[in-house]
Amino acid sequence: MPPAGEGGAPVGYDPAAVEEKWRARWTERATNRVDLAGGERPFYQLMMFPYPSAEGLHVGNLFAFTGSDIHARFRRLQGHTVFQPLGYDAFGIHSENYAIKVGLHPMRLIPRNIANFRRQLDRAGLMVDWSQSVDTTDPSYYKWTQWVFLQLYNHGLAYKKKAAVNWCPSCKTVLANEQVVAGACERCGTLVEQRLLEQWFFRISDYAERLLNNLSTLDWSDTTRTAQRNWIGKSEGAELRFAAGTAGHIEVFTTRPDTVFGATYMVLAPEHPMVDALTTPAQRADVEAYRLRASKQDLVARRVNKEKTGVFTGSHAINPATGQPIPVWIADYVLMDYGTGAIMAVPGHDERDFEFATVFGLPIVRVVAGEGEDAATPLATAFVENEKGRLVNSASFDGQTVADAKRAITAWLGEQGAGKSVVNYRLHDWCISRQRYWGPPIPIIYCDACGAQPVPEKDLPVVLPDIEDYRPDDSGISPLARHAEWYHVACPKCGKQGRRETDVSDTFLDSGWYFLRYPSATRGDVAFDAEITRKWLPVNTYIGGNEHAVLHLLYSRFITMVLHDMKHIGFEEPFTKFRAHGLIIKEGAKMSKTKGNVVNPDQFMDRWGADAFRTYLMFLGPYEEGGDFRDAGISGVRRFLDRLWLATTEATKDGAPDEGVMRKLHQTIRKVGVDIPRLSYNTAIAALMEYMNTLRKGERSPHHAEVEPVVQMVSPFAPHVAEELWEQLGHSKSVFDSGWPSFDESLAREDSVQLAVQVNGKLRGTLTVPVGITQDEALALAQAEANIAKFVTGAIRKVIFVPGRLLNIVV
RNA sequence: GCGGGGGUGGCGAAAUGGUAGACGCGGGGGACUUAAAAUCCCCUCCGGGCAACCGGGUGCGGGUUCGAGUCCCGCCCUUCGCACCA
Repeated sequence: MPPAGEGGAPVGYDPAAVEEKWRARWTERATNRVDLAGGERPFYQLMMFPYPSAEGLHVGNLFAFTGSDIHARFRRLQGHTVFQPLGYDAFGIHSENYAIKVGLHPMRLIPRNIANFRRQLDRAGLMVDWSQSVDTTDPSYYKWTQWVFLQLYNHGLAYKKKAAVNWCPSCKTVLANEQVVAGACERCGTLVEQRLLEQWFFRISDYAERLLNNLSTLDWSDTTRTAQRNWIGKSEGAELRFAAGTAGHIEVFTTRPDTVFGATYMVLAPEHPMVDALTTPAQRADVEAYRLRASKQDLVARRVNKEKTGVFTGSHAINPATGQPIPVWIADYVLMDYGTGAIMAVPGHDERDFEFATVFGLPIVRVVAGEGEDAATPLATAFVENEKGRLVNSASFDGQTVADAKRAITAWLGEQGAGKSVVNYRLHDWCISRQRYWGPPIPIIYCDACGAQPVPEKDLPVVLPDIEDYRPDDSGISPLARHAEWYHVACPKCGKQGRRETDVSDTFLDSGWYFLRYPSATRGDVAFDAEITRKWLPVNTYIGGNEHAVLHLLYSRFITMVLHDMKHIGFEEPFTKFRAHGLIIKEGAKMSKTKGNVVNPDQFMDRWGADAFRTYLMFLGPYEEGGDFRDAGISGVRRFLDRLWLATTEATKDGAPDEGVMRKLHQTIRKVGVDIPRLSYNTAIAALMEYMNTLRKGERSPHHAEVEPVVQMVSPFAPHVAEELWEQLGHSKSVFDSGWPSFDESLAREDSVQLAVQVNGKLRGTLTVPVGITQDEALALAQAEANIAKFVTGAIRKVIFVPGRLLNIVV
């Protein structure tokens, strides 16, 4: 515990008192309030908003927020008007499941969680403008989420279709493909089944190409951009038509049209719509049995069981290249939701087809030969190397390279109306329907006479009713359908009785536009104000977890692009710069309640103070890498703040600042100023500690001018104590309005340096030399040094001189 | 299987191709103190040596270079994504 003051001596650092004082002062002075209309040099610093869990804020949240906060405060010190809002992403299955579990209605639970979060967030000293917050579950927010839905609906970008969807039998809800991890529910781990339901989709796949192309223009971490690129999964190839008698034509997507002469059979996904027509009476029983099995099988079983299975339909199709009939099979290794749901199988040049052909004894034909091979060289495995391959067994295309043949064969088949070049994307349309309670109702009304009608904008929001039986059941119909007084509503077009859509929308829609809402959060009349949006968006720097690298960020980009195309906003990319913070783990595992390794930040802030805890989290390691949380070492950071306190309270205005200390100071200003924008917080803190060691060396009492800048530099990390010390230094305004200390190159310059001297690349000594020393002078000094000279045996062949760093004598 | 991180002291970690281990924790010793706390000073990669110094050292094996933790090739381990995507 800090010592009590005696006889007018300075009182030691008491974080609890300091932090309480400044929390109150910031509120009273509205220090964090932003003048959105008038602020100069606007800078929008955004952090991903949290889901307010019942467990409260955990160390991982705090790590993420603190990193953003430091950047925001730094930009403010540099003279920007910084807008850093924060809100709550509180709809969704998380809350609902938890509510069901503890038997507390989400409408009662969420406000309680939010209040607790707010308390913890306030304590952490974040520079957040709480007058501009959002809560996705507040009707004043989701009114506009529904408005966003209507924008897409009105422009043909929202549609309904019956689709095989992932159904979690435990959560009793539909999951997006992205929420299915290895065939199991992302949230509860239960194996997912397939169900056919009417679902609302957004046509994000129409935007695949733009979403892909714009990536190169964004200042985002490479890992994030790569993840998005892979997710979009652009693949160039051809769509080929295989005539299948009375059943029609089977369309396939292939990236290897050059191998069409080697297509010896075809495979359709079991769910493919042409299967019925293709199945012959003799095969029907087998085909039906296989399809039934496939439909019962979830994705896991399909993937875990790698052995190829399948059934012959009894029909044949004509290979458009060879004119030969080839059998048509169904097999679950072909997926209905990629390409056309059907493939031409080229066992000679595709590993999966090879395996299947081997199992069922189907013919394997070589149509590409590698170096030293010819048309007759047997295939022990699929030959997939295509760089040096030449076509064989392919009629007039023999001898062509793979690349040439791709073009030539596609063109040739195109002339016959049997093929065309296509680009295929892995990205699917975004299913936004959820047959659950805890979300914004989708604003659609069904009328027997008029069909589906959008809810008129003036009738928004469609308020989620406060009902007691909100639990989902096994019917696949939303709980909202059970409430007649809500469900029945007049058709907005004809006025007759209609029915409301009972699905609610995906939480990714809530978070897909929230950054647009913050600056206009107090506006009841519009989703976002045009002028304010023009001034503040796009977001300058966005910080969040890489677990949202694909979904949230991609959906946000999509919504932004759509709103741009509708002229609601003037930009099409929402986040100019994005950086993913690392993950804080504990004992080698991600913190989770089930693992019982969640660290509650309250206890650390109690013991060490919020400032020390913030600084410690940032000192743990590189911000973008995260790290293992352990409390060893927090004392070092606290000691640093204690020493800063002592240095400041002892600072004197007598005399002049020390030249050497000022040199170190300016070197520190330079380093910290470079490190913070790079989010290299750990090294910035190390530099500040180094400066503190210089400042306090030998218990010297520092000069005011030596201390003031360090208080400013520490302030992004430890805002409360910095404010207190700034005040003690005689300032009446907030340290955050004091500017960033100015850097003077001439004051940072050293007049002598340590020069490493090597002989044949091995370090043999160091010399202290004047900064501007020439190579010859340095060489002479080195040779005069016995410990160095003794290694210089024989004639000097070469000398490498790196001014200010090293001299290497090669003999 | 494919793709991206990452392997450096007892620990967390630093290092534009240029003195490996800054900064911090932990450990050891000392000053101050009646004593303790706080503060300040010194030591702390490994081996050898009283020391000056010498040798070795960044997962493993090669290579490029005057010089490699850093670049190149081939492996091993680890971690996170994606995964029968035609």
